Amino acid sequence: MNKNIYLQIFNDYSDKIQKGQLVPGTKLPSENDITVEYGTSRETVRKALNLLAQYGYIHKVRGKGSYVLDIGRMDFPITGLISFKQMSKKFGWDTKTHVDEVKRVPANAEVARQLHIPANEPVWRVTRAREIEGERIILDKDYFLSSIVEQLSEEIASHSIYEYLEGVLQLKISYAKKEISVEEVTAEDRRLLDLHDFNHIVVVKNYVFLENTTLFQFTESRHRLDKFQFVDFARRVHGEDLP
Amino acid sequence: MNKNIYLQIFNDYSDKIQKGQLVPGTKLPSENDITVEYGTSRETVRKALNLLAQYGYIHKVRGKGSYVLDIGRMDFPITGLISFKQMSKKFGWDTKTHVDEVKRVPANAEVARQLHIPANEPVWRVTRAREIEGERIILDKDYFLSSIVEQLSEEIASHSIYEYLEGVLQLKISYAKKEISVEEVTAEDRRLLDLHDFNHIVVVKNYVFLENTTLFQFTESRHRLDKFQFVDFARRVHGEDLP
DNA sequence: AAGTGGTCTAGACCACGCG
DNA sequence: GCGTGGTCTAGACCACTTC
Repeated sequence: MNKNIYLQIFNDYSDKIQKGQLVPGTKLPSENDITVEYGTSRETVRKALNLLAQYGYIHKVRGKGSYVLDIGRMDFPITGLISFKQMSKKFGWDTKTHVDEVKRVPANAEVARQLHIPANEPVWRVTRAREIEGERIILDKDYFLSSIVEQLSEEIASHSIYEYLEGVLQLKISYAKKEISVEEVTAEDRRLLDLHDFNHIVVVKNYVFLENTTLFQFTESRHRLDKFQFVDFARRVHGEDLP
Repeated sequence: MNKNIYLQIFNDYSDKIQKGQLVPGTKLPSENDITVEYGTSRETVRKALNLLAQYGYIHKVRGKGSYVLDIGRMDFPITGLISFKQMSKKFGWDTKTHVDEVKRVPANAEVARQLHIPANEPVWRVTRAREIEGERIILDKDYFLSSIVEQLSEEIASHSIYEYLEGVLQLKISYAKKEISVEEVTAEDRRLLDLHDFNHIVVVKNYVFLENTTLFQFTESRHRLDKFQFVDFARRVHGEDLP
C-alpha cells in the first residue's frame, strides 16, 4: 500500500479540491508539512504538487506557498486523451453509438499520407455516429493499420475499441498528436449526422502512437459546430521560451 | 554558468532534435550516460528528459530507453500561451494590426461575469483586427481590469500589450484557461473582418491570471473558420485516470 | 545477469516573500 | 531571519527489457 506515494498524495489533494474541502484561494500546507504528514521525503511531495499544478488544481509561488485554484474541475477536459466512452460516463450523458461501417479496405491516398504508409496498404476503416441526448452530433472515422489490428468487428466497434485494443490485444497506446480545424460539411456528414443547416463542421484529427513510437491509428472526429467545446489549461513560461 | 543544469540539458537536446542532429526513432543516451556527460546527478537528468517528453520531443520506455519523436517541431503550437506577435514572428507572416478601439468602459453583464467582477466596474476594452497576408482574419477583443492596468493607449495596443504589461507594468502572468468553441457571426465581426460569406466563427476565450491568482484579463479571439488551427500533444495515462 | 527507466530518501544550498 | 518553494546530490531499491 506504500506504492507510488506521490500518486497517493496527488489523489488525496485533487479529491479534496474537487470536493470543495479545500477552498480556492486558500493555501495548501507547506511542502515540509506534507512531507511530515505522509512520512516521506520532500522530493516525493514536490512530485505530487507539480502534478497538481500541471493539472490546474493548484498554483505554486516561490517564497509564499501553493494556492488552490478554482478550475481544477474543468467542464470538458479533452486535454490529454479521453475517449467518447469515458466522456459520456463522466458527464452522465444519454448516449448511443451507431456503427455505419467496419471494413478492411486499401488505404486511399489521403489516409496513406496520414498514416505514413504506402497507398493501398490494407487498413480497417470504422465509421461511427455518436448520438447524445437524442441527436447525432459526432462522426468518428477511425483508420487502423491492419498489420497491427488484425481482427475487428461491428460488435467491438459498438462498444469501446480502445478497451479491445488495450485489454485484448495488449497494445500500449502512449501518446497522440491532435489537430483541430474547421472544414466544409460532406455528403457523408449529412447522411450520418443531424446537421440542420450547418455548412461547416469542426474536425479533430488524432494521430495515435504506440509505445514503440509507431503510428498505428488515425482518427477523424467530426463535431457539429454548436456542440463543440475544448478546454485547455496553460502555464506561461517566464524567461526562455521553451516550446 | 552552472545554473539550472536541467534546463541546459533540455535546451541542448531539444536543439539537437530540432536541427535533425538526432534522428527520430533513434535512442538518446541512457540517463546514466547523460549523467556522466554533464557531471551531474541522475535526478537532474531525469528532470530534463521529463521536460523533453512533456514537450513531445522524446518518448521514454521503461527498460528500453528514450526515443526521439518527429513531432517536436509542431506546426502550430498554441498549447501553452503564445501571443499573436510571437506567432507571426515565428512563422514569418506578413501581418498588420488594426486597432478599432481602446476605451475605458463600465463592464456589461457578460464581461462582468467573465471577469468575476460587479457589473459596471470599469474595464479597458481593446478591440483589434489582425491582418495576415492581406486579409483581416482574427478579431481580438481584450478586457482588462482597470484597477490593475491603469493606463492604456492606441499606441500600446498597436504593438504588443503583453510586452507592456510584463515589461513596463511588471505584471507577472502565470497561467490561463482557454476555451475553444464556435459561435454565430456578429455584425461587429462582419464590420471588422474579411469574412466572405461565413456564418460562423471560431471563438477562443482566454482567462488570464496573475501570479497572485487574480483574474485580470479576459480575451476573446475570433478566428475565421477556414484559417483556424490548433495543435496539441497528449500523453495517455495508464492505470489510474488522473484528470 | 546486465542495462534501462521509475520511485524514493535524507540531506544540502539557493532565491524569494514577508514581517 | 524565517519560512517558503526551486534546484541538486549520491546514493538506494524496484520493474521491466534484453541477452
